[in-house]
Amino acid sequence: MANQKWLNSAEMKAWRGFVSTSYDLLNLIARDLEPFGIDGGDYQLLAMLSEAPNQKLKMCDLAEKLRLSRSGLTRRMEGVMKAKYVSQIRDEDDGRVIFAHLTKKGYDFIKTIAPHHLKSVRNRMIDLLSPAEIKAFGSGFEKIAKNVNSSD
Amino acid sequence: MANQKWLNSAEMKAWRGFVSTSYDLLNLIARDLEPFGIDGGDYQLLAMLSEAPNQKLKMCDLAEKLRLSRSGLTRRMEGVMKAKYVSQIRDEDDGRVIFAHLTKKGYDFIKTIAPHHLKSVRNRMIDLLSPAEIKAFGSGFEKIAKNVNSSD
DNA sequence: TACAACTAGTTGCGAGCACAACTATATCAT
DNA sequence: ATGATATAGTTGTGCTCGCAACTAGTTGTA
Repeated sequence: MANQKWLNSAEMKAWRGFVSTSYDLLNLIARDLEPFGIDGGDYQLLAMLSEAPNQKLKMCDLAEKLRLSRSGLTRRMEGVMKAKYVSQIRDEDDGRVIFAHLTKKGYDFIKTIAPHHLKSVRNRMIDLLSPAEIKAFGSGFEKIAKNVNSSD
Repeated sequence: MANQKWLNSAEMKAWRGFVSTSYDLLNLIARDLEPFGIDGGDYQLLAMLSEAPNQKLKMCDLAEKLRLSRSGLTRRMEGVMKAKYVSQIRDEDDGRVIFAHLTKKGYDFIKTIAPHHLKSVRNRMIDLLSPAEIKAFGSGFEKIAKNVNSSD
């Protein structure tokens, strides 16, 4: 175990770049949303719902997509429900289940903000990369994700 | 502003892959450290000090490297100081400054753990990527970092 | 020298999160 | 049917963090 192959300089650059930059990048993109009166967590929540069939998801599925615990989502829902962006609907077939549902107001809201978010993602990441880098990010993260998800 | 160019499929794959995978990856690598009795935050702290000249850094510089607020670092120091991995040393020249200093015990500790961490980084990321992907991650994050840092 | 402005670090406090315990409902085995 | 087990969601609690306010020490200006 003490006899590990250390990272060569290209590997080190990739690892260090990823670790030290990804936090800052995600943070900046989240901050770009604040002038529009929403934080990154709420934006992700509305975005997930807007892409879901009928703009609704079971609470537990939504929590998993957002990388939140079930309790974490319960609390985060308080804000977006108070703002009337999301409502809750009991499932008629399974009494345990509650759907989070994007309201018309929530839909209109995220439609308005999405172009700004898109611009932020372009300016801070996508438009800085060459086509080859874009492709490598896509294939690289795909491999990493496969491995991550097989680790349960 | 409503007339933004949407992401094409390669761009979308790169962005989505990055967003949804980077959190999980960093999380898993941090969890790999837990069997050794340390969390990701403390590991990063010890690692930064181990690479610094004389194994010491001013508190404010260390906070910046760790992406912590000054108060956040003050609190995190409590744990590693209690474990005797780090000590604090007042600067003789500037009475405001305190150095965080890696102790012998802290140095030995991180030396022991580093190979396991390295193995984790290899297994979960580096060894999954082709040389071309490694290179693209390195150059890509370098460009992103330059842009991020120019945004103050 | 003396006073203002700045910098380093700590403390009070509140936000956001996970974990454990709990309630309610559903499913499965006999 | 019925009792054990599993699943969905909420509530209580504690941890980590950032922000604002504070203390202490330094630097700049006159």
